[in-house]
Amino acid sequence: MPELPEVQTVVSELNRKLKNKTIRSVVVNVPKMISIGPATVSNKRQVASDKVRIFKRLLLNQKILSVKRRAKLLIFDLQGPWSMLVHLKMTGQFIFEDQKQRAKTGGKYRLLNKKTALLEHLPSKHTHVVFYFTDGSVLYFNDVRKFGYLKLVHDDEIGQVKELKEFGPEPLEKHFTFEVFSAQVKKRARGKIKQVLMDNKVVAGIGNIYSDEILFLSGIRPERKVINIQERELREAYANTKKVLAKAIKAKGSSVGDFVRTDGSWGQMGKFHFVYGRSGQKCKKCGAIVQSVKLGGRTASFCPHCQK
DNA sequence: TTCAATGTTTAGAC
DNA sequence: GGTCTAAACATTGA
Repeated sequence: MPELPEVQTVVSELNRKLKNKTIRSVVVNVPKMISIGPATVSNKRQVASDKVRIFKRLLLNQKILSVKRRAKLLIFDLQGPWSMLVHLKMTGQFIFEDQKQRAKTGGKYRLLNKKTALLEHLPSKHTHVVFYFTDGSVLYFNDVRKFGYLKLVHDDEIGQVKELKEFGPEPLEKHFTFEVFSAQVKKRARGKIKQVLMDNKVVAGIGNIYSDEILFLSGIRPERKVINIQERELREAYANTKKVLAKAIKAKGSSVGDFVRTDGSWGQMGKFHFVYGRSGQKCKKCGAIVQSVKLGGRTASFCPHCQK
């Protein structure tokens, strides 16, 4: 579920918590989730044990200068000439535990408020990579489905990373004007608007949740084709893209599925969803029953009365 | 037991 | 090439 707001939440928190920390050791439990080099698919010819050994060696004693985001990709800028790119895919989590907490829990992270946060001991069976820092703090990478990845790329080769090259504009940046949005969307004029919005080459960072919400607020049905959408509606979609994403970042993301913040707590945006995940329930604006259709194998939820 | 679930890539059809 | 669909990745929970 992590989309732009969820990834941004994690990035902001990690940037604050990890800045200038030095990696003391790394544990890799699932070698297939790590890779070295710019290739999209991890190099199968890399022997797992070699890969893990090199991965650890490259990270050892490295200071983290900053953590940034591009689309839904996290970028850890290391002091040396390497960067670590991390994709959370659907169920990836980063959980941070400082030295104090760690001392209290005896190295077994446990969140106690089950009303507002996940409740589990860490490392758990879904903890696949663990980073230990020289100040005694720890960062756990969990991923129930193991779709996520951590990839070390040399700064000279970062320009060759395919996903980074292909991402469209960042919707919350200044230069993302209506003209930019419109031109990007119209590149896929025959495509259905929801799928076009979810295409990271068109606009970076929008997934199933926020495309549903953007289209609801804009009064546009998800299966409408771009060519049949009026200028007026497109302007609405542009404004609502910015609005919804900014609001979601303020709420620290939507905790549907497995998303948690770096302290294990839940994002609060889910409370504000108008249509996502509300199929069969009453529209919060008009009371009609929210419906859903399948678009390209994904569920699109919409209000048949508010969206035309 | 079957189905659906956040993301992304890839393959095949037209 | 664009567009659509389905399948793949692995697991959980309804």
